[in-house]
Amino acid sequence: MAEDTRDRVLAAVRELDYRPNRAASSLRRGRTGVIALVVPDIENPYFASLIKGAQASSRARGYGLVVIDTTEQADVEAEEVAALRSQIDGIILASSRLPDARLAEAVAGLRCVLINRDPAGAGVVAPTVTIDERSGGNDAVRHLYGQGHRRIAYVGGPARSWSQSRRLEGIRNAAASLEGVALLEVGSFAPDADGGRAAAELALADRPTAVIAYNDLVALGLLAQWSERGLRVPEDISLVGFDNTFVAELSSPRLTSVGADLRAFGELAVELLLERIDSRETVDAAPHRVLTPRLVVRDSTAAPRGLH
Amino acid sequence: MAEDTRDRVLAAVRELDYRPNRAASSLRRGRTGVIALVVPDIENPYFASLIKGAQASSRARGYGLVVIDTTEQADVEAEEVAALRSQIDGIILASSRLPDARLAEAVAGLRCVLINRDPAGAGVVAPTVTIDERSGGNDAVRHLYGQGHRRIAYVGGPARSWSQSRRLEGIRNAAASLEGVALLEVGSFAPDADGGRAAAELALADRPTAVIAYNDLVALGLLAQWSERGLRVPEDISLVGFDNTFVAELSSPRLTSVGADLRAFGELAVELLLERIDSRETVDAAPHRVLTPRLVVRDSTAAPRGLH
DNA sequence: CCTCGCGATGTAAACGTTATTATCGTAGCG
DNA sequence: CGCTACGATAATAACGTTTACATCGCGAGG
Repeated sequence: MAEDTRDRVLAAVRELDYRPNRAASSLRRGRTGVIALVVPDIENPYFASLIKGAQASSRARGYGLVVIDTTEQADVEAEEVAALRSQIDGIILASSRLPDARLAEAVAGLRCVLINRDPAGAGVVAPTVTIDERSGGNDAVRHLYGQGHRRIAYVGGPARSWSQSRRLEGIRNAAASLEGVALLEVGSFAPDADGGRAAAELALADRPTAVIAYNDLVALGLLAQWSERGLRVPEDISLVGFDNTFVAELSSPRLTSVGADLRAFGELAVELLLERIDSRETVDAAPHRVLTPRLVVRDSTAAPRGLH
Repeated sequence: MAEDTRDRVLAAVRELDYRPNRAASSLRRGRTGVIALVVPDIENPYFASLIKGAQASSRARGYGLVVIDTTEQADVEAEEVAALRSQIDGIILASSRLPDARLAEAVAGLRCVLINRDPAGAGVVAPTVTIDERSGGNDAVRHLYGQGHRRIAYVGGPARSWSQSRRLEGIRNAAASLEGVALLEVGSFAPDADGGRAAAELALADRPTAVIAYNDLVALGLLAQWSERGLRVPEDISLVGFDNTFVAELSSPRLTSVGADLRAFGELAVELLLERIDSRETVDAAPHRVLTPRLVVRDSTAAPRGLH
């Protein structure tokens, strides 16, 4: 096409304020230019950051992003994915609550990327983005160990949770490989501030000098409850959270937390998905990308009492 | 249509797993079944809750919701609204960052609902949902007054912010109408935790016994900074936040905060918009709905020292 | 027996874009 | 001068749904 013809067309476009009709275009091309991101809870700071990254990335690449909040319900998730099927070019499932079989069924024939989920069991061939939670657990323990802590408690999250089991693994491994560390595992608690409050007593039962919480919200719950009974952090006890969400910056003291860059996490998922979409042929090699979390030391960890 | 014919059709639908193609439907009907919600920042707990409500409501009414994060940039906002124009049936602008003129231009000919914005100046005819911020400010002051506080500081947010000016108005009115209250207004600070930290010193300058913060995040920043210098809340000083977001539950002590039910806020906006959409004719009466905020007393406020 | 009415069934056009194929004009080249 | 090649211009069909209108079959009522 010649230069001046293009210019003439573009001039007309501006002249008439012409905007292509997406519906017609989608109909004809069989592509909608929209991808979906499904999360269990938009309000959760973890997913909020994830969404933020995904949004930025898809926007930059000219795709629309529609975010679905399943309110933690597997049924809603399945339903929404089914409903979206024809309206999107691909879908990202973050921390899917669907059991393997239903997950496989839900995404069958759909271009899809899984976040925080190992599809191996599910018989799904899909790219994956995960965080090396074991490494994170390991880092947390080693950090505390380095400060002199030997009695470390872990306040666990939901028993079935993928992250929970991985984090626990990493923590156990680190504790086992370090000299003289006693690991005190404390039950299973809801992954929110109330869970943390509920765990506050039990976490102290075996007199740890440091506590690792399943996530930042649990850590904040512990902090709040301890503060009421006069326990000071980090003077009396050290505390480490997981996920490194923005709430870690809000507490007093600021929370030491280990987590990956969640925005980058979301961006990566989008990139992987668009890559899949743009390569027309169905690729059978499904890349598994793993992000390494980083321990961010803030003010909630210090040497234990005896070592001051 | 006869009963059994309907059944036969529905049977076939299930048989063939028929799903109508939304693109074709949109093209023919000129309706997409999708509405947009534009917010300045998805990560902000305030908007997160708003989105959650809007999502639930639109889902319940069979509409898709696409959420746009403008990352606080007016240009992005204008751009996105323009791009969405043909793809949606209506749009909700929450806390638009666009100046009146550009706002009017952006939504011209678009079914639109404004959240936290008075369109009077903008020359836009659109339904509005706002919160009675003056009443909120009033409540905060009266609550503190009732506890015995007479020296009350207000840590203000962005000077140009609509909420800021309304909250301040309410606070001033209440302070003026109550016997012996000294209102100490402290500058303009960023509406986040860092803003609060920055304000921590200045807020104490005139020896108030209670502080009202522009919002919960600012309050948490104050709390964190004060805690570092050994100031205790509420023993040494009382603290009230605004918006009543979920972070008010996370702090220690839990934050007394005044705000409306944000989910209901989002739901209401969606309902208003869908009402507009479903009534085909352009209605010229644009309803202005005002939500009344509620003061939620938690643990950050108590009688001042002298009165114990 | 004819007609009326209602529901089932059929036909066709239209929504706006895109992909394909055809046609035309012109400039370049032998 | 004729042929090729290429870009501009035109014409068409197709995507899947919805809306409107026409037709058909059948039972009820005159």
